[in-house]
Amino acid sequence: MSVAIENFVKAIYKNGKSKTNNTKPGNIAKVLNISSAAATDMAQKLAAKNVVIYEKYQPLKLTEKGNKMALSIVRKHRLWESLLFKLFDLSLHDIHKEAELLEHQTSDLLAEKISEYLGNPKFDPHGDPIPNADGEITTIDTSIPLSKAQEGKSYIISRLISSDKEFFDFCSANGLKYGNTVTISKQFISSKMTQISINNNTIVLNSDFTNIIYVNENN
Amino acid sequence: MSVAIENFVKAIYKNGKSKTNNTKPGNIAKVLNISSAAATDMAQKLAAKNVVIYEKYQPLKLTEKGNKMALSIVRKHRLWESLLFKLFDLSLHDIHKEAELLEHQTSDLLAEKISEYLGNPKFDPHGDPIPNADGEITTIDTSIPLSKAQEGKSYIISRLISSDKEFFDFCSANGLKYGNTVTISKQFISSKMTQISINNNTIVLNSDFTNIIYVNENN
DNA sequence: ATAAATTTTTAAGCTTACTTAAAAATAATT
DNA sequence: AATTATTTTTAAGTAAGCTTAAAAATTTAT
Repeated sequence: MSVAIENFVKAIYKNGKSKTNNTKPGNIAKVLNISSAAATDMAQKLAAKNVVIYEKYQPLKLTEKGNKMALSIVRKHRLWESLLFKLFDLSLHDIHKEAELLEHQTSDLLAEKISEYLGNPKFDPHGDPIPNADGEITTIDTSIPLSKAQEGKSYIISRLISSDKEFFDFCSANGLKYGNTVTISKQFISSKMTQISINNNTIVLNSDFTNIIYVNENN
Repeated sequence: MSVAIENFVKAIYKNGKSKTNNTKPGNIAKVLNISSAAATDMAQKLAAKNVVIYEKYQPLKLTEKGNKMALSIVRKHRLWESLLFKLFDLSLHDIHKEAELLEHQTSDLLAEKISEYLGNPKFDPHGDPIPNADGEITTIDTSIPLSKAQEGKSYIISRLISSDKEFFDFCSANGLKYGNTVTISKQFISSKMTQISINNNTIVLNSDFTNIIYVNENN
């Protein structure tokens, strides 16, 4: 399976999980930066390979085989992110970009070795769960976005759901990092802003950020 | 530049360095497992890009630009080999195969990070020199093949020039490893065999092996 | 030196992964 | 419900990187 196919399958998987949940060719095309025509074309080819279920004008779905493929790629991506994060001083954004390329050139054997070396981690540095070698995600995600966190309570950052450079630069500059503790000092309901305290600093985040920073209660 | 181009340029570089020194399209085609027609075609395309010097029926040569490209790929390959060798329990053959893929998906930034992490090594686990970030090989190779080593003398293994699985399996089973010490107990001139002593074992190697195992005098 | 063998090049054709433009279907709006 | 807007599909075409087959040049052998 080519890189183009792997990226296509991965995009269907990710779009299917996202809140918009739009897996129509046009939307897949948008995230992959290709034309809708190319996406429709690819969808039809992958249907013939029993990777995608394609019905005209309908959202694309992955077959069992397609799902396994997607999870294998996601696993490799997140293992690479974990390894690069551990070994090198690189921004989360850089790590993501490198992993995006390496994921397609990684044998199952190498993936196993990376996983083993890292102690079979269950989460990558963004807090995203790492599927196991069978393509299963065994952890359950109890985290909530900062926008829904309760005033006065303390939380632990569990996920940074983004691949945007500026966002990661901001996080890195302000201690917003997987595992760190934040306290919600105020929720500005009408303006959808959240004031938090982290590392003895007070910062106010708008909803663009509070919707992609996930936290778990700090018990 | 695509993977196909990178591999083509690398093949010209490597064939140019090898003792046969045959960089005609047919020979490049053979190592890349493509047809001669495809190789000629690629050579002409790369000439237009100022990467290769192409003259009909002549050996292919790299331009300055092509040479830089080749050394950059070789650098990334050898850095990957060094990193994988350090981190994971994988055979030299497996490491080579993985590096063969990863080398094409590695930014200059990541290469720098790998090099730095490893302490800017000058040699990979095969003993091959690692070009620096400017594409220069600063080390000088004083090593000789085992076939030319002197009876009674002791040597340190400096290079294993191969990518053959069986060869590496044999080496690994017999302690023939970069940095290890061997003593030449006998050179069988007419049959071109070499008897060596390593790790208190005596083994006899034919010329297929003694021509690709390189050593330095043990002073 | 010439004939035979080999290698290289050209030519035509294929697949993958795209593109743009137009046609067809779906979704949104009034 | 009909019109308009949007999205999806089809159709035709392109570039990269291959293939095989035949023609042209070079190399080898006699």
